[in-house]
Amino acid sequence: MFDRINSYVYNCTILTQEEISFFNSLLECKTIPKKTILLHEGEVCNFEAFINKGCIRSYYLDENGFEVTLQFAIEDWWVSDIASFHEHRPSDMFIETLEDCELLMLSPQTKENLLEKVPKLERVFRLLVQRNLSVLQSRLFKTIATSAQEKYVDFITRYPTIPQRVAQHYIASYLGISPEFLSKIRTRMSKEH
Amino acid sequence: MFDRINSYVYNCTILTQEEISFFNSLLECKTIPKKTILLHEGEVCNFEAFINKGCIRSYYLDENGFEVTLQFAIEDWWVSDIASFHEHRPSDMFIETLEDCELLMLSPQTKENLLEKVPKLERVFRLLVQRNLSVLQSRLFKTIATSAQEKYVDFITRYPTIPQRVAQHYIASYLGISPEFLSKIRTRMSKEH
DNA sequence: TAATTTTCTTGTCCCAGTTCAATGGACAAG
DNA sequence: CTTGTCCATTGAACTGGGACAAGAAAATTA
Repeated sequence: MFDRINSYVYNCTILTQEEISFFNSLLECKTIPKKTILLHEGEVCNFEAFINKGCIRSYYLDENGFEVTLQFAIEDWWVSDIASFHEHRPSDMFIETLEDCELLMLSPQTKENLLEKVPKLERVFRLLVQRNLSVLQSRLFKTIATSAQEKYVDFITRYPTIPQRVAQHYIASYLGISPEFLSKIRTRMSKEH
Repeated sequence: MFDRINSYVYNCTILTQEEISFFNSLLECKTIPKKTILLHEGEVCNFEAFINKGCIRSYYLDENGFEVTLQFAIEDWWVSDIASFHEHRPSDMFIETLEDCELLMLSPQTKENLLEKVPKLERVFRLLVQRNLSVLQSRLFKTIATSAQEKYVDFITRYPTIPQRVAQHYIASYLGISPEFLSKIRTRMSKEH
């Protein structure tokens, strides 16, 4: 149950056996069916969820119903709207399961409690946010500076298991292109080889 | 000298007089002429700089020499490559002064020392990264989902003082459009009113 | 002040990517 | 087995924004 998350934490900091047990005891494990919306735009996000099993995406929706996928998350990833979670502000994104999921969840109060008792975990969460930031920076750069095909190749190289798990139009919405055009890119690429 | 930064910190947490003095004593104040590159791609970023006076931009450069401006920063903002700074990794961005600047700078060792002695400042820096993340998320969304004109209007609304201080082609490179097209948008908008 | 460099504008042409169909699978439900 | 729903594909017509070139204006420098 806690193997994945404990080995994740172990990569960032080293805890004693008691600290690990305490940490694990605060996590709430939830099983959630696919196509469930975990967070609606306008709600305050009250969880940080570690994915033990399953696949989730977060996305924005503009006034015309156009979706932009911010992130896909699979096993060993965290999902949350960090700003909403920490500042108790209404979120402007949606978070939705794409597969049946098993999640380990942390509420704001529990997290505060946890960090107070086990300050070494500060580092884990700081690294998490920093990596998020740095991934997002390079993604913004690529979104602006490269062609749709380059972005697609970059995506399947960086996240090779995701395309097998999620519908293609979600990937298009992650790349910022229309589903039709992604389809054209794919046929073009398969002809080239 | 320390008025700006102290009032910045005061918005996030409250320090004692001694803590403030200690904090200030660790900051290295530097005066830097305009058009100076503070960080080159490939270097490890060894500073977090608070801008007391002046204007700075950070940007990426692709293999064809195409620039994407990641951020403009003016008084009361911090500038750094956070990932490079914390993980001592070579950076993939440039940071450059656009005006003569007065900066308060922190090195990685000093920051560590500081956070150890004044843990309350953890909060200040965590909020900084979180806000960065959340601004970047909404920028990515707009980059993908809105037209060049909308992005421009959004930019001048959100950062009304920046256009008066930086060259227009830098703004184009922030918006992810060509300088010529930005110029066309501007003439189009001025004709409309 | 003039000279030089940098930045901004304007016009023309062009292409990557969109929009809007129409078609055909794959799957689930009755 | 059939019907409906959701997706991926394909094609035709269209458009936002890019590339290039040439000139005007502004900012630096001498």
